[in-house]
Amino acid sequence: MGMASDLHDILGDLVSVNHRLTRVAARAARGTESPALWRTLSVLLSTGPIRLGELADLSRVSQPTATKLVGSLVARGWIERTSDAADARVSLIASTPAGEAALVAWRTELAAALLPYFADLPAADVETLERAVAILRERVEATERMAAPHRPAAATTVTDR
Amino acid sequence: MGMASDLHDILGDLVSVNHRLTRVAARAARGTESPALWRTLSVLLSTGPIRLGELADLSRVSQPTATKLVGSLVARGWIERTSDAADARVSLIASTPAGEAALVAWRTELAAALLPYFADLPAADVETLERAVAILRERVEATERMAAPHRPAAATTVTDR
DNA sequence: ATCATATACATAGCCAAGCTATACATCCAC
DNA sequence: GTGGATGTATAGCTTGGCTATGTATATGAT
Repeated sequence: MGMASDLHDILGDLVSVNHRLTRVAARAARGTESPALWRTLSVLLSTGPIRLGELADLSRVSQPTATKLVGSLVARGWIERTSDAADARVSLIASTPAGEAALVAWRTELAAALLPYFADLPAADVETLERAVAILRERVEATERMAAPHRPAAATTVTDR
Repeated sequence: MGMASDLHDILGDLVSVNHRLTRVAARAARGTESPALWRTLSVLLSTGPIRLGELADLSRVSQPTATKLVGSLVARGWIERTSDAADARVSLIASTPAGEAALVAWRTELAAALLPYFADLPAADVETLERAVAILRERVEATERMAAPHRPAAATTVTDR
């Protein structure tokens, strides 16, 4: 089986192939593009309502970039800001049902567009991809936890972490 | 333990985790950023000298975008254009030794920056990632072949990395 | 209580990377 | 040699990213 390249090389290859796959995906899902918005929305969905600074940290973007993205998402009706009674400087940002629906629709469309390229994958390879995605997600989420060390026990919602 | 999500869902998750990983990588390798340039250079390395239109197709970007990227890379001395005697409209674009060195350096730095996040991965997971990268690369390259159907037998084939 | 500092976000202004539309140059068929 | 096809370049726009800085609120020391 695997010929034990070392992890260092594998990570380099991973990033490289990721960039290329990103382009394939971007072109496959023409018109429906704006990865940054989907990423932001996705973070909001997984965290529940949070303040802007936290969102920036979790999304790994600067605070001003987060401000821009939030503006776009609000304009589309995909998220909402509600003022925080306890601190007038901040507002809590949360996805709306419309936002969640839009995200699901995008993911569906994107996957459908990529499907033809992967349609004839052997079952074993499908399973490998599935496990790899799980591994990567776990690591990425670990770094996000590091990035936002002390989340104030945010509002009512679950915040599964 | 294949949970047997279907391929459609796996692809959606893959793209999603890719976007997040891209942000992690971008922030980990601060300063050294310009993924598009590296992607372009990487394509050139794997194909040998090609004309601009082919490069655009293989990189999955528009022709004007390729023009811009090529300009930047030439300015950095990482690629060279040599005029094609047979067709005055085009020039052949090829990476320079400096470009190849820069690419290797970037990949090294990037992988090093990501390494801490993955340092404690079990060997089995490392192998899973390795195989997943191989699978993805194969599929991505298949789409690239589709994107640029009839390439004139391009010189030396250097391994993509 | 007041004032100073720290915090949270917004604004300004820049740049890169992507796009479409279009112009220009060259090739090829006739 | 002219006319349409082809290959790049240019123009002009949008978005997403950044740093630096401004502004409002909170907080802590006195």
